[in-house]
Amino acid sequence: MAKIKPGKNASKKDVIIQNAAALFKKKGYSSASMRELAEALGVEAPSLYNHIGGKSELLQAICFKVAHAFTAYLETIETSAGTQVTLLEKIVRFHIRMMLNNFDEVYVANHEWKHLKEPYLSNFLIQRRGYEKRLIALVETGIVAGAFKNNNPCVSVLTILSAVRGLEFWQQHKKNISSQILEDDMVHLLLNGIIK
Amino acid sequence: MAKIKPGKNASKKDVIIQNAAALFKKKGYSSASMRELAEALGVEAPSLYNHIGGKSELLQAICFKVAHAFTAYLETIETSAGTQVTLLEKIVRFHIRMMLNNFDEVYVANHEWKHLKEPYLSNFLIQRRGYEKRLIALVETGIVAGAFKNNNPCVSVLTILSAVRGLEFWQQHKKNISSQILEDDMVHLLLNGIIK
DNA sequence: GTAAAAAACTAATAATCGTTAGTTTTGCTG
DNA sequence: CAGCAAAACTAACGATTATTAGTTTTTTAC
Repeated sequence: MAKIKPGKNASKKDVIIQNAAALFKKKGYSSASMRELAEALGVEAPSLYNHIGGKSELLQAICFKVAHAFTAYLETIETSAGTQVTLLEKIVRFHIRMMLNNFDEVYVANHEWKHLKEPYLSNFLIQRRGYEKRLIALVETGIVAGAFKNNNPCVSVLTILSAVRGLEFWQQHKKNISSQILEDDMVHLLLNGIIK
Repeated sequence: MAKIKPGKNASKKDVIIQNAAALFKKKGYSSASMRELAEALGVEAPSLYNHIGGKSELLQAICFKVAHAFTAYLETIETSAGTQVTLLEKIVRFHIRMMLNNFDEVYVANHEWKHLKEPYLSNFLIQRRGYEKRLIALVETGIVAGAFKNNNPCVSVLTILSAVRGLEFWQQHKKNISSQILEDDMVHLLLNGIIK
């Protein structure tokens, strides 16, 4: 027994959460069972409860970890120098890399947040809405500064966020196209639609 | 009893499917129960089985109805005249309108197809992949014709499809922005990133 | 080495699920 | 109004679920 091995910088709980993200991505939160998760970890289901509070806690951990990563990066951007164009490009590139490097967790946060329990659900949505608003504010500033076209900034931001989110379809094309080309082409495509 | 009322052009089965789409969208396929669906229709759960074969059949009907709608439209486009720019614009506008007018079903097809059973799952994915390939071919033709920038056509198509798919976030903003502005701005934003 | 703590196990519970069987009611047709 | 089919109902089954209780094993600390 004692099969759950913590990683270098990961506690046993972190290992469980990471496996949960992979499982939730594959089967969806509701269809994923604690028994399956346990099996992936080489353990019986009740053993998990020595380390976590319950299934819903796993989803909370995943969703808020992702939300925090994006919010934290946005804060460093907001307090850094640069034109709105370079700032927006940095954000887009961060989204793309998060999608490629933390696929399981980002995917789950994007698709399964709906199954969060209150008050976590409301909290998550508020945080998400706040993030969007700060991005929209950045685009508005860029429009006033004459850097961006005078499109509706809400449309611009949601289009960009959606396009980046769609990178989930690229797990299958990954073999055909390098990450660098993908990132550059997508940044180019999105920004040329918005830059004046 | 006899509560399930067919609509003008909708059989009783169609009514059930429509309600199922709304429920699957709200709760996800796995979390949605047949008892909930029955309640929404003012009926007990076993009564549903007089009209449908089972829960999975409902998901199949929704997913393939949506897939067929997109494929059918693409066929009319492929056999119609026009520059690649105008053809692509028509397709984008069709996607946007499908998203706005058939939100429940398109949302479910986009999010819950993973729970299709074989062989429907494989069928759906093949159909979807074929649709993407035909769109990519259209963009490639446009590149050769000098109408589109020489970006990777896969990246362009998947970016466009993803951006349009993100319209699901607009159900909440609908009040603030008219459908027409939304459609025009998004088309403008996406095409200007790709048109030479 | 031995005691204590951590973490695994087995067994079981209560709830919910999709679905089936069998019965009763509804609504149409003559 | 009688008869029949469509469609509703009640009751229940078997499977699966997250989780708890209680016990045993493993690891840690001295």
